[in-house]
Amino acid sequence: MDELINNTAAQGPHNHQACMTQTLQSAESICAEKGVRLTVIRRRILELICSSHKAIGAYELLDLFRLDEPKAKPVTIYRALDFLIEVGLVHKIESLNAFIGCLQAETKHQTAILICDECKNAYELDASTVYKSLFAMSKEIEFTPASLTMELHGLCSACSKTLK
Amino acid sequence: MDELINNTAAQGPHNHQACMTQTLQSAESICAEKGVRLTVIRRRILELICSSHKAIGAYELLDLFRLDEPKAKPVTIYRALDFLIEVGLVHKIESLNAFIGCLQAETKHQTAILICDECKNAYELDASTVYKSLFAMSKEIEFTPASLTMELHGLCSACSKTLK
DNA sequence: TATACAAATGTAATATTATAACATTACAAT
DNA sequence: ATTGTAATGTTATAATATTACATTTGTATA
Repeated sequence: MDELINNTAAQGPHNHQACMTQTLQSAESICAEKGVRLTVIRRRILELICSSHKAIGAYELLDLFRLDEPKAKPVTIYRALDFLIEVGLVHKIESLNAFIGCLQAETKHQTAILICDECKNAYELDASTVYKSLFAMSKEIEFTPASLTMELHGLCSACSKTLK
Repeated sequence: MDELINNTAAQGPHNHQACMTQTLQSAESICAEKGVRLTVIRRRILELICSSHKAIGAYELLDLFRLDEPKAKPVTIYRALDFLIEVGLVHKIESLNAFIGCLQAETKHQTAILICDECKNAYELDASTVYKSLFAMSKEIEFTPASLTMELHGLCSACSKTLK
């Protein structure tokens, strides 16, 4: 079904134009609510990140951004990324040095990122139970947990079928 | 107790000289068993990594290595790291671009890395239950899991007491 | 023990990722 | 209007990592 929007996992076919529109609208309201400014630059960079569900690097993003703003420098991208990450609209994938848009920025979430090593599509999976148990385990050994990075590499449904 | 060796977590005080000796001996036998060569360079770099339980960067490592081998180049470090990681003697901490020695390289393990953001000490926690549950969750949505990166930032016991 | 093959290392250059420092402009509250 | 803060512009450089190719070392076996 081609019209299905599946924000939970961004798996499979969906109306990506609608998906993006919704993500950007949601970003607007989140920023408004938090009293922070989603400037033209920041909005554009979020838009570029969300133009696919593939993890994208800062310099790839710069190349795209430069189609409109040829004089842009790396720091512009990194500043926008810092902002977007801070607000929770974007996640950094540490194991790839790349970035994805967050489709559930409105919900306080504890997620694992699933990364397809074939197509680079990445999406988030709610992992609150896993967070709980890991936080509990760490407290048992007197570690005070603050933040958790969880990145699961593998193959998405589509790619594992293709490669079979 | 100052003589206690705690390989499970490397927490608290322990006889670090003994800890290192044991880790290196264990590395020797693991390499012998696998039929791979723990050369002088590789052994030395492992030794440098294991000289503390703090995460160490490649270029810090290079600086240390150069005390003996002033002409060494970055690629020497990265090659040794690639080898040591491949064999399972070293782990990369993706969220820090830094490396730690593995104290349980003999055991096939599924671990989370706990990183103290204050002192940079990092140690591994067995997280096989968490692996299982996350792998299971991912399979439910037809994702084929391959490898999991889990890095928990926070404060170790000692540092959280100090900062109180 | 010669020799030949693969693995490891040497060497130089460069790619990729990210930040620092300081000047200027835009915004928003008074 | 003015002023203070946040955002952006601009230049430079720091930090992390890899490629490519030459040479050496180790090891199996002819």
